[in-house]
Amino acid sequence: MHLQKYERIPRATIARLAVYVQELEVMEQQGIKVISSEKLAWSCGVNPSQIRKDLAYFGEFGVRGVGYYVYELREAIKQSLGMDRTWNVVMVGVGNLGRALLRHHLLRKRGFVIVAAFDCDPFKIGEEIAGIEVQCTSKLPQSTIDMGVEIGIITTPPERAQRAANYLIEGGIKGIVNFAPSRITAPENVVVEYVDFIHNLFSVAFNITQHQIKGLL
Amino acid sequence: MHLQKYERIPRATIARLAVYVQELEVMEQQGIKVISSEKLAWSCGVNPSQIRKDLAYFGEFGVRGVGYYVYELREAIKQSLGMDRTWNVVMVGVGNLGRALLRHHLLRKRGFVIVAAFDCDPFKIGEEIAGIEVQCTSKLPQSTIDMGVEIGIITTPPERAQRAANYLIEGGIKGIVNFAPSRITAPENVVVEYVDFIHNLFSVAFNITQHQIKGLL
DNA sequence: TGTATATTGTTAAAAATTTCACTATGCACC
DNA sequence: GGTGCATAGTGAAATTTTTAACAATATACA
Repeated sequence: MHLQKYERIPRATIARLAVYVQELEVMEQQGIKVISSEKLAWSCGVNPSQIRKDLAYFGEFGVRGVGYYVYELREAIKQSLGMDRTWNVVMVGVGNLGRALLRHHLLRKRGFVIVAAFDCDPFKIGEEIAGIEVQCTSKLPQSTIDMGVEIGIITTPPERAQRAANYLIEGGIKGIVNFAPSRITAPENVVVEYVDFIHNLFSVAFNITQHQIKGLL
Repeated sequence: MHLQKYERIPRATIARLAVYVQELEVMEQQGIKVISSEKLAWSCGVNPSQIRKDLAYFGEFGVRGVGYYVYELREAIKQSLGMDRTWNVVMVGVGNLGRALLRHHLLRKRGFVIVAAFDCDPFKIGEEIAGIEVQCTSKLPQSTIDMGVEIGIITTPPERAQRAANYLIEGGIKGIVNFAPSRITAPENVVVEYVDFIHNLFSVAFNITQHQIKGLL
């Protein structure tokens, strides 16, 4: 029997679990009912043990000798990750990226509902994007408190990211996803996550170079 | 003296080095000429030893008893990472996210020049975004070969990501950054990197929940 | 020129993560 | 019901990554 463990769960595990859900959904659409850790691992590009280990943090979801029931596993992971609820999100900074995210229906599909957007540019205030009216950033703290928002997305230019974060913190936000390429400081009880896809481009660029060097040896 | 090592460099190191560059640039703008690993670590949110270790993969860039010269270090890292050159990039899939990336001037600033954009939607073909005309995807392989493109960005819907990847591979691309939430398969010699910021939102959501659970105990 | 101080580069230890190997168990078929 | 096969769960081993500790060395100043 599985006992609830209070081990710290690796961040990488969380990221992988989200990938598993993604691939399980594809399989479900293809009508696949049962999947083994080996096959799932193959399509997620990881090791089968890794999958079993990752799942073991949360419980026992499979049937020995059989595999995992696709639907059940997907639901179990979603529940474990808190993917089975919706989260109210606000956005600070309505530039190109912000607009794209506001229009990104996958966010809502995944349970992240952007309930308000803020910008300090008077030309942008009042503009409506994907059904959301851009408001003045000064209104942010009160709004987030009123609407019970838990997550803030920062899509400002880097030099304004900290200020955006301060507003969010003042508004009692619990977590921040910062798309601006700059570090921010926040109190211990606020979860901060950084997203910078330029890093991924560098990673690819670097690996291309390495590949070529290795090829020469 | 530093001997060139042919150790495998952790992916995490590469990501951190990009962050160091980012923070060093901020410091340079503030007129800071010399920085210690401790202070840089503080502003990057990492451990000082980590910084020294990361740098040690590439050489010796500091002065004992003094620290690192900001400008020199930045340049050294950029060179080590291949950030000192430009890379020609093509994009497949011109949706919301694609458009945002096309207009994202930070990409160009960082040396990633989007030289062409492709989509299979006839309504999008011919449209011009940020000075780039959207072309039919069927033209992709020949174009990338002709233009010597090395990196491809996939911003299609997930179900079309593999097809996009196939075109890119056919076009002799060396690396792919896949923004679509689906795994793709590519030959060994093609570097693939996945970007999915929804994972980051999940990570924040999960950590918020965990925080709250921990708070209750 | 010597000494104190600061801080890097580097080696060793610790911690975290991944992979392996094996045990347990469920199902299908005889 | 028993036997063989497939595959999950799990503890241990291997590997990787991070952190700590310290030796080397540059600067400042007596």
